[in-house]
Amino acid sequence: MAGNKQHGGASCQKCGQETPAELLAACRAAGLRRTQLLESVLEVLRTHTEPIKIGDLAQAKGIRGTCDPATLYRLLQRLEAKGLVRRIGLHERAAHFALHRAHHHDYVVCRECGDVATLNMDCPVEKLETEVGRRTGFREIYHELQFYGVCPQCAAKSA
Amino acid sequence: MAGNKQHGGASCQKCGQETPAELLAACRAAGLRRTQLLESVLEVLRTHTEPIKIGDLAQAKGIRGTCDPATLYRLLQRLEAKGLVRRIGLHERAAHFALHRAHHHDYVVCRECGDVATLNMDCPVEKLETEVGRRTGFREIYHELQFYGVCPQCAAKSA
DNA sequence: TTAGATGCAAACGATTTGCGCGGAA
DNA sequence: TTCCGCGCAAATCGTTTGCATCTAA
Repeated sequence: MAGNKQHGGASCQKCGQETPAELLAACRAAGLRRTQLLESVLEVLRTHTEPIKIGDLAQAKGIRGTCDPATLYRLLQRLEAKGLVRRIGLHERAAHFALHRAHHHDYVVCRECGDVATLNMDCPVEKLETEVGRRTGFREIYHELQFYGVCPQCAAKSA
Repeated sequence: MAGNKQHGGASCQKCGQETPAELLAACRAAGLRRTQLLESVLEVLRTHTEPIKIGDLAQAKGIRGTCDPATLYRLLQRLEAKGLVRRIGLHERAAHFALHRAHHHDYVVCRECGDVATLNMDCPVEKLETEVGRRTGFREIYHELQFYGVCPQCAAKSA
């Protein structure tokens, strides 16, 4: 399952720099109420480099007791609708979520163990978004880029 | 829902050019048995430009009666394991599948109606795969690139 | 003949909805 | 006080597995 193994990519320097107050302010501005759950979810997301799924979020340190998945789901839905959080598909059954940061991230996923590493490199796709919009007529375009492969650990096991 | 609306992108000229015989031969070479279901699934995938989900596949013209989802799932699993088919995540609950063609495709997805269009443009990411492999130690890397936005139809409705 | 495929049914797990209560504004 | 957000329970739905039967090789 999605573990915490490191895969070489240095973690992003810019991540985790947003202050809790800033995030909260953005949520308030979006019309969300200041809830204990909201605060702790924001804090978990803020300090997480990798996208996290609801199941893991529910058990994360800082979330009181075992949080109801349905509630979490609705909160994340709200956050996503407001553009504060991004839902990310990683070929796992459960959707992953991450703060929508100013700087964009791409991911590498191991197709054996499902482990996810965040890539910290210049993304060549960003400039394509306008091009795609022009071609297709789509608006408000963003993108998602994942690399899939076999991580060193799994490659070693197979050998 | 996933509709069949057109979104401007010209459909790929190269797609659908594989002959059924070639595909079947590839499957045989991979050790799969020549089944009626296999043949019809290949044919549906071959003539489909967009990735298709199991539910739709089960009802596609050419598939006899209502095919058992479990059977379809296992078949697609086998095909994916052999590298003949790619599973594609498009932020829908159901996974999508497409033939693994020699030429790579990227997709544009409407986040309102879920409609999917296949992009027919040079993908700038392919050359990055080796770079990512070098950085992370991952092997056998491929990538998946999706653009998300609001399609013209949905944009019109909102306005 | 024999291993691989299929169909049916049931188990699973993530997501989603209904509803009444409690807390933020 | 009012309305939004929460927790609990139940409904959905896609995916997965077990098992007996069938069939391509």
